[in-house]
Amino acid sequence: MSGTNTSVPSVLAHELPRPVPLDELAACPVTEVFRRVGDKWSMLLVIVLGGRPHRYNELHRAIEGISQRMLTRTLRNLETDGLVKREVLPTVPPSVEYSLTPLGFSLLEPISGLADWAVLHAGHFRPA
Amino acid sequence: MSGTNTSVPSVLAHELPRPVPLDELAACPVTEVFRRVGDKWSMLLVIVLGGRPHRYNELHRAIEGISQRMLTRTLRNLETDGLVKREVLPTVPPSVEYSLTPLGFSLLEPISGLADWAVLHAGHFRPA
DNA sequence: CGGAATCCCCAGTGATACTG
DNA sequence: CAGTATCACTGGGGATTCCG
Repeated sequence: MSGTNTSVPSVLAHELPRPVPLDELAACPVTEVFRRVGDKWSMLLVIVLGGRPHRYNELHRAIEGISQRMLTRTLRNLETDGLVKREVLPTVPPSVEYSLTPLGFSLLEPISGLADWAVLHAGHFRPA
Repeated sequence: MSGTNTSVPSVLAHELPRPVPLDELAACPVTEVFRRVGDKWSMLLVIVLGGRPHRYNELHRAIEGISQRMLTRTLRNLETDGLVKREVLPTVPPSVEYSLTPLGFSLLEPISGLADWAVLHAGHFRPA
């Protein structure tokens, strides 16, 4: 696997000597990750959960624009990908708490970078 | 505008004292940015252009999975958002060169962070 | 409270063909 | 070479309803 496509890491190190076997780009980890957390809500959810663990309806309220369906779906995806931990607390009215896993927290950092950029250049963007 | 929602910057500074006026989250710059460059190709394009300026077909070949339609569309979007500069060179067969603007380069950094993360944890992810 | 199930729509995306 | 134009599809995503 040393000769296939494991040398993609330097994607951003502006290193494109040759055409780059494109089948590799398709399987490129970057593309992969974007396909997983690049949707409308995932990153936002990670950011919110990065603050503190939240319960279901708490998240629903915190993000507001999101539908129950999408909230659940996104949470499940993130959970499947090992980014979010779902914990059912055996209280009388069942309460569920969602929190970031270590992996989730590690993702929080780069995402934060992006979020910071977003906040910083929010104005410079397109007026319309 | 000092009292409305310009104080969102600390999204990731785990600062959620109160419910957070959610209408603000909807208009949250982070969400905005994700809506713009969070699609399937934008970030990838930024990464590639971050290496060097590319011509149209060069990009088409570099990414491969992308269709002409999407390549053009995405480039136009990025151009509109001021992230990419389109330069027509008056050569006999017309050649067009795409490059990142300063704003585009500034975005490249946080994206790189994400890409690095992607490469790093590509394995830890969900196999299926 | 914390979901699952269902229905439905349309924006994002691809394939193909054509053009200056 | 660097696109534009059409058509068609899929699945992302919302609204609503039902369940333990």
